[in-house]
Amino acid sequence: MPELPEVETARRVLERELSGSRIETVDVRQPRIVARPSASAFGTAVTGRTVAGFGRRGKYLHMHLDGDGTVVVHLRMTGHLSVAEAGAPEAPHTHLCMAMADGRELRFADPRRFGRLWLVATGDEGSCCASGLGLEPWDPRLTGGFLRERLGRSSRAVKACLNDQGIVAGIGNIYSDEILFCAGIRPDTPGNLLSSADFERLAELIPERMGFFTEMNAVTPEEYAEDAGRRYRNTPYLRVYGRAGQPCDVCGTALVRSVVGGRGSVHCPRCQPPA
DNA sequence: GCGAATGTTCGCTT
DNA sequence: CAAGCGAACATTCG
Repeated sequence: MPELPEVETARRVLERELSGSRIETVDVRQPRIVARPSASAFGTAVTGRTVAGFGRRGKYLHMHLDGDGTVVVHLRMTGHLSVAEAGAPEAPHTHLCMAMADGRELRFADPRRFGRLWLVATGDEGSCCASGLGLEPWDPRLTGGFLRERLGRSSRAVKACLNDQGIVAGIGNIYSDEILFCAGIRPDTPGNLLSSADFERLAELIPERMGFFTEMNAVTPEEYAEDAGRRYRNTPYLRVYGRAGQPCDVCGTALVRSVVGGRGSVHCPRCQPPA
């Protein structure tokens, strides 16, 4: 489900709902979703702690605890987090529940069980990503020159580069297609065939599109709770992702699906011409 | 029944 | 040796 905009939506809701709450019990029903430490050590260490606040880096959500310690959550493909009254109906595939002192629960559910949680020392959140995280989309260091340096000497497809969390953190398969559509660049274009103007355009569009989809997905805690964080409100604004075969909303040409970097991709053959 | 799905990591090849 | 690619993970949905 989630790329940076959807993780940011969850972060904002949880910040409002759970900051200052005390965690009374931790119930890990599917031990393998806790990556570090062991599920039992995780439960013991988190029990009794107070939630200090929520942060985010790329697609990783950080739940800061009082004193030292951060619970890091990655939702991968199908994970979702929600807050509910204890005893309220549970989403299928709920793998972890934290009961708060006020009678509510923080729940983590994930049908495919790809999502993971870690408990790390505060400041050590980066250790959850093996290959390291690149710049946030709004980092002032994200310039055309930066992208030329990181993409311009490689024959790797530009879409695979945008999805590389070690270059820019938080872009995934939906938003790389959206960014490249607005940039007029075909997803399979090798980085070393892009022009300086292409890199400048991408450097502007990455923060612009990620910000746009973040704000279009914004919800109240009540709206978020209606579907346990599973429904995204920004999907009506997608211009290419999931729309293969439909007309391009700029030129009317049928959008084309292909596979780039091992991922399904959609582009407009006219607005995004071959390099 | 088959194919594809919002992500990451690992292992093998080039 | 670094970069890049496909497979694996597990389940649902169209």
